[in-house]
Amino acid sequence: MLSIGNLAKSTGVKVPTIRFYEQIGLLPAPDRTDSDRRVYDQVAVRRLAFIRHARELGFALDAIRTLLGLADHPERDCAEANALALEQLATVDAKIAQLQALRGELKQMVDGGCQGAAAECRVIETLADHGRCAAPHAAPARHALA
Amino acid sequence: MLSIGNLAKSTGVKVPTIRFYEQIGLLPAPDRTDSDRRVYDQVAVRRLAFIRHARELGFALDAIRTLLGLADHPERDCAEANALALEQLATVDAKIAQLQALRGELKQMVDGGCQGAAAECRVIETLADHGRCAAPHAAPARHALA
DNA sequence: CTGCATCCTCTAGCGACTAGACGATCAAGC
DNA sequence: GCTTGATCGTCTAGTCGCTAGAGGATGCAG
Repeated sequence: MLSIGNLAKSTGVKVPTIRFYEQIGLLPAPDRTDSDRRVYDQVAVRRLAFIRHARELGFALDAIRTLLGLADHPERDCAEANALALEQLATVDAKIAQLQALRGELKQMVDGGCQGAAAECRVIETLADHGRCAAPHAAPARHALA
Repeated sequence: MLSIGNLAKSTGVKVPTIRFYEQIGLLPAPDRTDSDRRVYDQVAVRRLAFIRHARELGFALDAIRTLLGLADHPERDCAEANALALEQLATVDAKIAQLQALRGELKQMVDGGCQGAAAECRVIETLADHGRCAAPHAAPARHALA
């Protein structure tokens, strides 16, 4: 039996995040002590570890909800889990490709060098004039970059 | 002289996004017609193209604000622009490395195959048991994935 | 018994938009 | 001149996955 703080420690998920997961229904509301504190068992630890691992792999919370549903009902068909994983793989692949294209242009920009006044700054020039780009690049997907 | 819709068409930036950029001070408030419609000139087109290009390269709006400031004052030192570009390159590199590690584990998971019941689903098993991971992986940076 | 860590709930904020409601205005066709 | 539909205006609220902070109650160690 663990307090929320100890659950946090043993899973590496922060306390407010655990409460947030409970709020959105990813984690079931746990039992409480007389003084209203949450008390967790080992089942909760496993469930939260599952969530954390899936998040590390980049699954969206909605996808995780589905995966948890499947994990909870082992008699169901796992085709959906497979589909989600494949989709996630495709997303990651696309993002890597995107970022590599980006990296190429950034590198070129930085390598152009730039000393002294901004008037002759290669970085600023490059940004101002998309026509100079070696290759066309689309906008990265939303949230693909910090 | 362009309406906001035509500015949007000629830069590829959506109308609400243009208004948003004006609201946060990235674009100056343009002149208006008698009926309060925004009117843009070629300077606005160039400025918005600059912003769009920088966004495509993954620069944050705050960084873009700085870059625009430098572009507006060509007599200033461009060291800051260079630093921002280098920082951005490092960020992209880190993200690529992160995603490739992720991809590896996802691939392994998907290749494990998975037919029939969720009870024997390799995807779900893998998620449930982090200990099986070939390599350790940290959580991706916030917003690194959709 | 006195601190201080931890817990509780609640609201608001982040980045970079996007969506929708609601009303005014414009341009084109009849 | 009139109608119709696209475009424009403002405003608020929603997205995602948390994170931060206020303000108060409880638990535990010295």
